[in-house]
Amino acid sequence: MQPKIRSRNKSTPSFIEAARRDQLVEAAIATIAEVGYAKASFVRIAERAAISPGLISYHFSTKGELLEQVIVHITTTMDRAMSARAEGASGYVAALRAMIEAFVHYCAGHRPEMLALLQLSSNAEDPEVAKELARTQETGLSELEEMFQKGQEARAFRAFSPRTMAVTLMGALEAVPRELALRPETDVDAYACELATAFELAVQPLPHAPRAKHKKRR
Amino acid sequence: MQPKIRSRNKSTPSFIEAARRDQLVEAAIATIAEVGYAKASFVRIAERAAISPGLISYHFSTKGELLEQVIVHITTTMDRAMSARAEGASGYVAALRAMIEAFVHYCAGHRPEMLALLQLSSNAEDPEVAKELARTQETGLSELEEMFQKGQEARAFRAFSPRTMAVTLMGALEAVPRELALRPETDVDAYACELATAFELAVQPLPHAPRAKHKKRR
Amino acid sequence: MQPKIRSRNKSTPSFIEAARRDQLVEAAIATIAEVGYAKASFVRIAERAAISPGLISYHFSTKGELLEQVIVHITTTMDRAMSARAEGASGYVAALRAMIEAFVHYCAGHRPEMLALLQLSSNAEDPEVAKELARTQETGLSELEEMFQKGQEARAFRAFSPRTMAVTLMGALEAVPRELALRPETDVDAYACELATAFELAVQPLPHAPRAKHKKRR
Amino acid sequence: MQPKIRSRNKSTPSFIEAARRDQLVEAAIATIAEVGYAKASFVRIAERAAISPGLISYHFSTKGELLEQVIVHITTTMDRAMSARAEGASGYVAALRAMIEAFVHYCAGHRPEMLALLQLSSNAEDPEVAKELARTQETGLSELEEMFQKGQEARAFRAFSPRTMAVTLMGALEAVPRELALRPETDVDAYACELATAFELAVQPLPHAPRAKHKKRR
DNA sequence: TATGAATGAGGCTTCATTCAT
DNA sequence: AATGAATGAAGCCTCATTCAT
Repeated sequence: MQPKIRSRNKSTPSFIEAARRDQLVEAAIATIAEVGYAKASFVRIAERAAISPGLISYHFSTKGELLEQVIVHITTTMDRAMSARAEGASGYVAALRAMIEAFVHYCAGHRPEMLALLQLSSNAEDPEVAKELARTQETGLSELEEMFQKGQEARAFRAFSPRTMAVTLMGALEAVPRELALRPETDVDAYACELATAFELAVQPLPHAPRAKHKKRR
Repeated sequence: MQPKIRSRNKSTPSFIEAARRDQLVEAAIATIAEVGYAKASFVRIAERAAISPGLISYHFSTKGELLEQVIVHITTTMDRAMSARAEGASGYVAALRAMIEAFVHYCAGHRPEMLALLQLSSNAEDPEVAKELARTQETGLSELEEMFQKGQEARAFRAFSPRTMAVTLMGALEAVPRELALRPETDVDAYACELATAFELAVQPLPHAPRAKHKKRR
Repeated sequence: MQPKIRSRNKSTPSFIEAARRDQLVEAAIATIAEVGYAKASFVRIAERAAISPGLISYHFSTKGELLEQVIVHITTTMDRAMSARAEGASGYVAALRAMIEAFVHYCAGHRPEMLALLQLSSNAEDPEVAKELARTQETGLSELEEMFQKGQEARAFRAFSPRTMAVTLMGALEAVPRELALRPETDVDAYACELATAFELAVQPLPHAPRAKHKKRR
Repeated sequence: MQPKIRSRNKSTPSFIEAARRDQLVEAAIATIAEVGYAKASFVRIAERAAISPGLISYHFSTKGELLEQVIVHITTTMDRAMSARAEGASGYVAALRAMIEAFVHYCAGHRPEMLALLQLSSNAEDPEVAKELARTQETGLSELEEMFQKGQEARAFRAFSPRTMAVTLMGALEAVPRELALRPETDVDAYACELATAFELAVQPLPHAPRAKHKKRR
């Protein structure tokens, strides 16, 4: 254990350092996706990376840090891909559809990453994982919430609790990798389109009579 | 280890035996809900039940069997409660709403159970857990799928892939316990109503112009 | 735990007491023979006897005591059967043959007992087992030794070390149950006759030139 | 646990690895010989080797594998020594004598090994031990059987069942380590000679009158 | 006498992490 | 930077034995 005080007091991580960390993060992702969180031990991750287990501890002070980086890596990569894809959508409804479809296609194209992320989501006993995960999820939820709210202000969406809808959409999105893992032959385009349509309908302004069974709303 | 070959040849477990098993299942649920699956060791579960760890092995031949019973206990109890609540719904739309609201309220009233179930859902490395879980989940999905399909045949729902919608609803439902755990002060009635409304809208027959189906792309 | 001070200070073990002890000894024999010494736990023995595990501790102060009784039971029974069979043999050679054949036939007729005894012979880590076993074996060896020596004095046998021959015969006899277990279809009569013949030849006085490669003898 | 997938992909175990494995095998032998199979736990073996118990699992994936190696080690070493000694024997009778004497002397020179092997022979509940042991024992028996049969064809031995004689000799040989353990002061040369003589006489062709074969009885 | 639930020690194994090289 | 042997804690499970009933 030395990092943090980078190799020979350079503050910039050496190239090899960065490369190793990436390699290890990727090995961790592949391992978790394949054998599950519980069996993703240092030894197994190291085997896949074709290095020794000790080296993981050299580059990451703790297993929690490695897993944290796994989450960061996956979410960062995903965010980048998603924004690229969802860029030029005009209008809130189109943006929502674009986002959903982009996500589904991303899942289809990055199954191991998404499976690993899923595993980690439910195994947040490690404090560092939990923290990073909470941040990530809260960020994601907030963005959705904000999008819904703005859409409502622009009268593109009907009245509903942005938070509730955000949580619901999040849940529906998290079901995607699982379903793709369970039924790999799923028609991805169709799935994406159906999912987007469902939420489009769920948020669309109502024809005339605004339904309002329930009053208390936050 | 003694049971499995139940005491002598009585097939009826003694009263105390049944009580202990229940107690242990409940202790396991509470422990998993509180500290997470990975840290729910026999020692911790036994501590909560105020018995010695060895006693768990006495009543359950394997950790997998205990966890299996946990799942059975939770899903059985939930199914009973849900059917009781969703009884008198007339029509597919009403039934859908009733089911969703019943689920949300059930989650609110049984937070530890639902959290534990959630944990187990994603930690299925144990074969017995995996088996029981697969059964449960596939049953749940199938029921939803069937409900959607029948609703479509009755023209109560628009045309969509029953499987996709089932998976989506399942995902949205699984998000409920998480949200309730994250924000315990959530207005449950409102949440239930909003969620039901969202899916009601998502499945409702379209006014006239049937929305563009899905153009194969890629 | 009470025995030793027999039930209600009678010094004679009650009838039921004796019956239970016998039953338990027999259950222990059958269990050891079937699943092996290492897996012959109280629970398994009790299962076979259709009683509760606690009852074993009630009748035998310790597992060692039970095993000791197992040995006593087996060897006693065997000795009785053997002497009955080997009675009217006239002459040392005939007596040797009778003894060997009787033993082989006894093994064939009491396979579980002999297997259990064999198991115990090699698992003498328990002090009580070890003691009883040592006594039994030393007794057996001494008897053989004495028989050989007397036969030599009567010029019925050639000169050899009685101890060595006794040990050798003992070893050959112990191989019998193992072979019968391994090849249950073995022709027992043939085996008995062959074995007896081998030792008959090994001890017979030599024609004329007594071979004597080695001098030091004790 | 790490090996099994040997370090990276080197198929050659490192020097230190091999040394440790040898050391552990030897510690296991000594421990079994001293306290018996049942009490030869990892903790005790590790104590003798002055390492931590976990390290045994690091070098041997399972206790069964360690014990298997113990058997392999002992039998290999013994076979080597025996063949070296029994080389230049001319004729079947001489070969038999040489083999028996070589065995006795080997036992005398390697008491712990032979005691350990004896212990393992009768405690074959572990599947890996059982497999290795069955192979070893069946091999040994077959070799003896073959030797006897060829000797009979060459008229060097009288007519008898090769299998029975092989089993008998095996039993007599297995008694050797036990006797040496029980009476360490035994005159080994004398024991070896006596044992060899006994079997020499048991297999020798009969003068003229072929002894009565075996009359079916029962 | 008998039951069988309960305990507590001990067994094997896995693992993150350390450290000499 | 890297290795991989080594440790120590923790996990699950089995068992002889005890004890309230």
